[in-house]
Amino acid sequence: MLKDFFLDEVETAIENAISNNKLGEMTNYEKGTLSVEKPKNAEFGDFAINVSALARFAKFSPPQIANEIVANLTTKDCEINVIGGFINFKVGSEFFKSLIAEIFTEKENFAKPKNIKKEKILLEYVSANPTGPFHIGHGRWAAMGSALANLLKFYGHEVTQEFYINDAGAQINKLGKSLKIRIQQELGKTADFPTDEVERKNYYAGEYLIPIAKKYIADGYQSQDEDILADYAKKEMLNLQKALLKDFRVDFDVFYSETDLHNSGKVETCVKKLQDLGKLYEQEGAIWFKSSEYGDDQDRVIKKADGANTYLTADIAYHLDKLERGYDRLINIWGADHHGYVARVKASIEALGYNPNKLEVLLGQLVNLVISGEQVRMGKRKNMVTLDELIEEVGVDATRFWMSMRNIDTTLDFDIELAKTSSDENPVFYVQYAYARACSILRNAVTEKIDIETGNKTPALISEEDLLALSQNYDKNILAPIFEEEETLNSARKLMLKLEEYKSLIRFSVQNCLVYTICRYVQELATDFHSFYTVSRVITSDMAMMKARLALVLATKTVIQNALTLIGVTAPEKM
RNA sequence: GCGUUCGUAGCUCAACGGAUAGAGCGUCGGCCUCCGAAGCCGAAGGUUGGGGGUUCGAGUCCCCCCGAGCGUACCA
Repeated sequence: MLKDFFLDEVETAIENAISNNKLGEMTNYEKGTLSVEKPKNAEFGDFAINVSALARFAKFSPPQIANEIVANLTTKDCEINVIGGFINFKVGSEFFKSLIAEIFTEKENFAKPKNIKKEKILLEYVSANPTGPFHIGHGRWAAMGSALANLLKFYGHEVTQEFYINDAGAQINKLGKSLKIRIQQELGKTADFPTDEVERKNYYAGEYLIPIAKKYIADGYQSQDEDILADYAKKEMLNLQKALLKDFRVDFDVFYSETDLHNSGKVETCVKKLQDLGKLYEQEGAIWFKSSEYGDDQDRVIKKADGANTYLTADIAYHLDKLERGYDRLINIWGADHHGYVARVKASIEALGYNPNKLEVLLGQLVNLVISGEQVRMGKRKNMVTLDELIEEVGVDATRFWMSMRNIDTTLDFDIELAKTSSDENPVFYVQYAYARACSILRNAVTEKIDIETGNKTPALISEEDLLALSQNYDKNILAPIFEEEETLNSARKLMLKLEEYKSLIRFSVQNCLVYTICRYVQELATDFHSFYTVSRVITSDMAMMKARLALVLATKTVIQNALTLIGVTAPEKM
């Protein structure tokens, strides 16, 4: 990518200048102190490198250093200027011609790096209890997690998407008890949840169990045994969750059951392992894990006084199992309400002899629903909106985009009304509109015109074959007219630079496990395309110019589509 | 109390330790006989919660306050 290219050029020039003894002392200089950025003012250039950081090595002033480096630069097809300590580069037309060629050749693989060290990554997210429907917070993890998986895979990594089913423990008893009441109600018997608030907390009183109760009866089951009911309910809930995930374009490779983990004996094996390593001790009838030896605030109970394992115990065993399955990296997306667990799980990983840095936990802040301009805090039962209700209301595209568009460590305000509007207030529609507009231009270019009043037909300005050939047999010189028209050149350059930026965007996003950056990018790309469109008439009798601009439209269409695919949003040809 | 994530324009958010802190929405003002005006262009709008410090340079790093969310179980 161009960023790397200019950095290489400058670093080479620095080495040359040093060997010619033109850069002062430079005694402790090491490569890697410089970076490429975007000039604050576009008139300065397209890329900038600030060499001020070299001042302390060279003992020269930044402008002197910059000028000395420029004197040693051999970069072609490029305007270079120095302002203060900044070396600015303005890219020439050949770079752009090659860029469009690259997009046409690579298509959906544009920006995929060629030689990376492939990592085996386990990405765990959502991991909900099978005791109720997903709430909107789960939607955030689902959207972000699947987008991150798409991104890491695109980059060339091997990614397993895993859902840990929390189907063990006291909550499951609650589920069985609750279903029993619903079934009895369906059978016309008098049964209801306790009215006492404290008592009621031992039940799931939500109406979502009613259809499951109906189905249980319709399936011809008789048993009122709470364990059997619990088992039935959790299977049904899980199926509902799986169906919703599919509709939401979230594709898990593995659903890992906590119950299976227990039944397989892996939990006990793990406890024994910790025991053998001397990481456990007994106190007040419980077994404790010395997690404080590994950075945790305090030790944690592994086995309660009643002999039962804690939730943490299973989680430790689960992460050990992940490690034993041979992954290079474990990435978890957890809600911020679980952040206290990070230190303990990492402590367990270290205690078991693995590198705790193999586990990266992305802590996500929660989601607030905004209805009529008012924040409705998640978790307040009466106002809880389920994910399927939200999707039904605003659609998959808008939900996925909104859930992905903010940095994971800021609480997300999900404004339902805004997400529903088809206007400029809604970034999803703004981006999709740009895509549809590009498609429309391409359609019009190959469609004959009929004058409604006279009935006269005007043939299409370009044949479908010729349009196809633009990208399939791309000739660099097709782009030339773009650079010959002063008044539209700026918007076209801006658009092409944004297309080029996709490469550094992908790398940056992968390195930092970010997804919102893609949402931002695709909005910016849409903006640059709209601007280009406004000043540049694409379909025109000037055949050379039309082909040049059509090539840009085609390239833009490709990149918008690629970016939207990563975040799981559709790119509609018409709206 | 302790831990943790935050505090940036009226609102929602950006900004690898680097140039005059940027976008979108909202507000105000322009642009359609022509490819989708669901669009474009422009303007106003800021002491980056406050105070110290480190640095050639701090919204960013460190310390102290103030404010908010989330944790702080032998629950899951």
